[in-house]
Amino acid sequence: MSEAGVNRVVEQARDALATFVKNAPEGTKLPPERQLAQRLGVSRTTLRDGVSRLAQLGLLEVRHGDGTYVRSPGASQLVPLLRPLVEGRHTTLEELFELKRRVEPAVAAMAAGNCTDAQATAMRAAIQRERDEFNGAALPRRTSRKSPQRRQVHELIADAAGESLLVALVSLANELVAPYLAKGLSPAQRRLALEQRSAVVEAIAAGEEEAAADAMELYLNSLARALKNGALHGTAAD
Amino acid sequence: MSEAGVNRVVEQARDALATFVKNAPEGTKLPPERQLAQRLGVSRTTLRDGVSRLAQLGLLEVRHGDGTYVRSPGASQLVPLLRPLVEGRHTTLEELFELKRRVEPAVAAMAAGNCTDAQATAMRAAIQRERDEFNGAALPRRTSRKSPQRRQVHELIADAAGESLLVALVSLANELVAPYLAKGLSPAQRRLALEQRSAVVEAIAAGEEEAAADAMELYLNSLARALKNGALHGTAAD
DNA sequence: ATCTCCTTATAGGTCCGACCACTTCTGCTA
DNA sequence: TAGCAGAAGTGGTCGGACCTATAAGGAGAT
Repeated sequence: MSEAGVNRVVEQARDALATFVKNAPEGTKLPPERQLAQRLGVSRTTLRDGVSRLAQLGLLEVRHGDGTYVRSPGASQLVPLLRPLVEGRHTTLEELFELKRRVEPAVAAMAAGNCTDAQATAMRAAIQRERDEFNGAALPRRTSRKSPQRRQVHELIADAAGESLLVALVSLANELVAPYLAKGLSPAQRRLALEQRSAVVEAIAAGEEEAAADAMELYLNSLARALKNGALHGTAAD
Repeated sequence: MSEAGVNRVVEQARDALATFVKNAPEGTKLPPERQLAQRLGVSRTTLRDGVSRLAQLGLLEVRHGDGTYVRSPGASQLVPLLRPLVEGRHTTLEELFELKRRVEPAVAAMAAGNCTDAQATAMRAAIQRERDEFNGAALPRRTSRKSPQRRQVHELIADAAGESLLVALVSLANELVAPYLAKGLSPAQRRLALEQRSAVVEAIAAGEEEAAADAMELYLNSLARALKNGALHGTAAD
């Protein structure tokens, strides 16, 4: 009566499952729910509740008609999990941008250290595409929805930086901040931002870690200045 | 057959619930599960699954025997939610410490800006306690487990900094890194770290934001140097 | 012999109704 | 009036039924 809800059967099942998952290699197939429930001494309903929680964390993948498998998701797959946690939680745009400002230079340096030639080419192409769009206004988009989903520059940078908690955090911040960045910037500011991001890409493509971090910091600082004057306030909630 | 599992009934229920939760003020009590299930056209089992997911995100609080309430958790309550997400995900100690290095100076500045006199006193007391323990080795702990749970210095700093995504991230990193910091430091290094943290506390207590950030950065840099030489490698997994 | 299609076993997904456990409120009792 | 038992209502657990999706295996056609 004094302790918290530690006695709940589902907690017990969840913990037992979590232990099993931690000690099992990637791809391991769990026993069927009915059998596993009996082994743990709980009903299938309760077991399914526990499984659902671990599945929501990405530690289990449940495949209807097939089975349940142990997963060890990388940091990048953490973004969709973090997103609902941060959304609608009184998180201001300023906080998200401050996170960007603090962490993204490090991500740029990591990208510079790992960038392959193909990735460098893709990033340069993405920047050039943005520049074209900025100049030519609205050029006809032949991308009839089956093109490989035009990846943004910051996504390419994240790819080059590799699997990392820092990269995941920056990606999350970028996703949440992006809709607010589009509006609220004057054409001149967008022009400047474009060139500064181009400098970032060049430094990354050249493999110069310090230069990449510095260029990113420069870009973020000027962007922060533009946003501060633009009175761009609000929360990241939808 | 092409789309993902969007047709699953529980998804539908979860979305309906999520919509309701977003548009409901804090503290709102949900209708009983049986009634709500009927209203949404799903079984109670399925409804409970959806509720469980939102509860895991902290958006709902389920109280056995009472009811289910809408919650709008602050950023600080995000730590226990993030923890299982980051644990056991190939997250290296270096990444966590890099996160600290990047973000914690900002947190120190925020703390300096908001610190009350009571909080300053508590922080100074905590530092002094650490200093006493460091000098006097193991002094008798009269804290017979009912003392107010000796809060660590970084916890007090987080309190002073207030509710923020950045603070939550740093708190999480601190929790995960802490067990590795205790061991692996020589007495001389611990001595230096203690004094540098003391300087951080003084700056925060004095309300000097820049000085607090600088002092924290200094502390983290020297700590990083000590760890790099100490060959302190490994993952944050348990 | 190999490929295709269909059957079938088996897995997870949903539903139902019952009962258990906890909280709250109510009204009785001392 | 203070305290306590009971009733009502809520979430928690259970077992079993049925639906749906996947994969494996076998019959048939090529």
